Amino acid sequence: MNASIAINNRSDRRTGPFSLTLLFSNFPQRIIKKGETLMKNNLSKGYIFYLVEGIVKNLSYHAEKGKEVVNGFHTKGELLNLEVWSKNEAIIPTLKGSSTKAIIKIIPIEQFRELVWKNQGLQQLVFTNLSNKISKSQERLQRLLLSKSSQRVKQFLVDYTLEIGQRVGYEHVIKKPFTHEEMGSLSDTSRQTVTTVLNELKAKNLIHFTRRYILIRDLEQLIIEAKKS
DNA sequence: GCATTAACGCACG
DNA sequence: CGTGCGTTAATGC
Repeated sequence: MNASIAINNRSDRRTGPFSLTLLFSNFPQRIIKKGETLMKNNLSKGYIFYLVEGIVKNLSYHAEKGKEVVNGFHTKGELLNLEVWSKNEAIIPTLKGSSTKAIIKIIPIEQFRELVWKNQGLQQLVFTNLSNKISKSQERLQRLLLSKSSQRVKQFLVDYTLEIGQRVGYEHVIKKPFTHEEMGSLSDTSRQTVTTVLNELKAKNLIHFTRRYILIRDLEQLIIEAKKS
């Protein structure tokens, strides 16, 4: 989101101008398209990634079902693979491109550590990233324990809109959205439930959608709806 | 009731 | 023309 902007503002006062683009400019970057994997698991152990642009899916393999499930997604300004900071044999989720092209800086973990020691702005970014990830997973866990599935879908849709939706007048639009199946695993429910909940919301005229986009007509009302029991 | 899975038909992209 | 979606029936808690 605008984490990087917040960082810039804060570090401007104390340590002078801080630009991530500049800081990471000498590291190689990769462009990944929709569905493309960033790096093989055993390789990605050695790196931290910085998402310059686009959206990346975070997937892990569900052995019983024999398929990939979506754990979450990342947006512009996020640091990915931070797990490798503390674990050198972590089970690292696969990172795949989603919707549009994603631009990713590739930073070897040892060089990343050095940069963090020296650079206050980067420290801010790391802490912001970490605390965001922690609250996200806590919220998701709470939701799973306390809400019924239809609420979870609605709440997911709210978060999804706030994170990647674009404002269009009083409405919001999500272009090239996740499939119902993906939204299902993101809100811990089945694909069919997502379909029916979305169609309910469509009938209430709170949203409209096709396979290409989701239009949120009334975000305020959707937020209220997500809290109903 | 609330939710999940299987299954099938259908049509969007 | 494939896979993503809409629906319904069967099953479990």
